[in-house]
Amino acid sequence: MGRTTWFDVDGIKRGEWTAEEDRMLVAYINKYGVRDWGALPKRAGLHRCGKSCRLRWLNYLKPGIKKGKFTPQEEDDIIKFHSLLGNRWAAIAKQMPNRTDNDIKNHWNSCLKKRLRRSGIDPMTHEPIKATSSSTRSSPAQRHSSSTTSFSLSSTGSVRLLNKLAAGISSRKLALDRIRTVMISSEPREVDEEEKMMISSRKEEEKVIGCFMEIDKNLITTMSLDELACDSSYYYYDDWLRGCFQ
DNA sequence: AACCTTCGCAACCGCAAGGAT
DNA sequence: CATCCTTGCGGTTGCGAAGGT
Repeated sequence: MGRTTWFDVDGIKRGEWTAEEDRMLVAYINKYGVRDWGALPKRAGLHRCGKSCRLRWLNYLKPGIKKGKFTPQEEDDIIKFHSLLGNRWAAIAKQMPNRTDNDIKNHWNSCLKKRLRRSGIDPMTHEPIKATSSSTRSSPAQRHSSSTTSFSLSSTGSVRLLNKLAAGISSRKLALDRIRTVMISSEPREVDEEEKMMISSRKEEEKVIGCFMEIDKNLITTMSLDELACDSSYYYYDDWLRGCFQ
């Protein structure tokens, strides 16, 4: 599979990557890290553009990327996150470790979208398809931004808000996992008073992060963007939110 | 066997955001 | 403040494989 190889007017190679090119890219990144994609191809001895190298690395070569069939659980997750976030593949990918946005997008477009349609669900609204209204429905993000108060949210602001909320959930989930890992690894042996206090404070921290995650999820699922902007109790988004509104 | 259609997925393209100058 | 450059994102395309007629 793959695209035919060709060269553009500048002599830059396009199309399918060879195993040798993969090896060169991985070797370079392992040695020097990922920075300055524009200069990377020349330094790595590749006749590719930086964008192509970046894409190849992020979607295929980066360690930890999971390829192959999606599990039923993963498919459920994609559908669930899509119902919350719409076509924000990068935000969805942040919720699904080891899957790339490209992979998720491909699977959605080639498989899940059709499956939902076959089962009578509109893949954009995630609501049952009605004979007359499917074409006039709006996406989740559009639904969020169409409420009725005096605020008006730019589309850019809408996208940024939802991505921010998704990133919030993701980072808190990571923090929670980290705390749990530390707690689990420190439990079997004897602990002194200081460690007990540390564990206790971690448990508190875990509770707080858990609460924030719940708030994040509720923000996405239950409140309109205008309501979010009005509710100053969500202080940690307050300043940022204000910047989203014109 | 030949042809056609659908599927799966890698890769490309254009655009926008954000940082650097 | 304006412009340029880099990076990231989402939509789309190209193409081999698989399946159907």
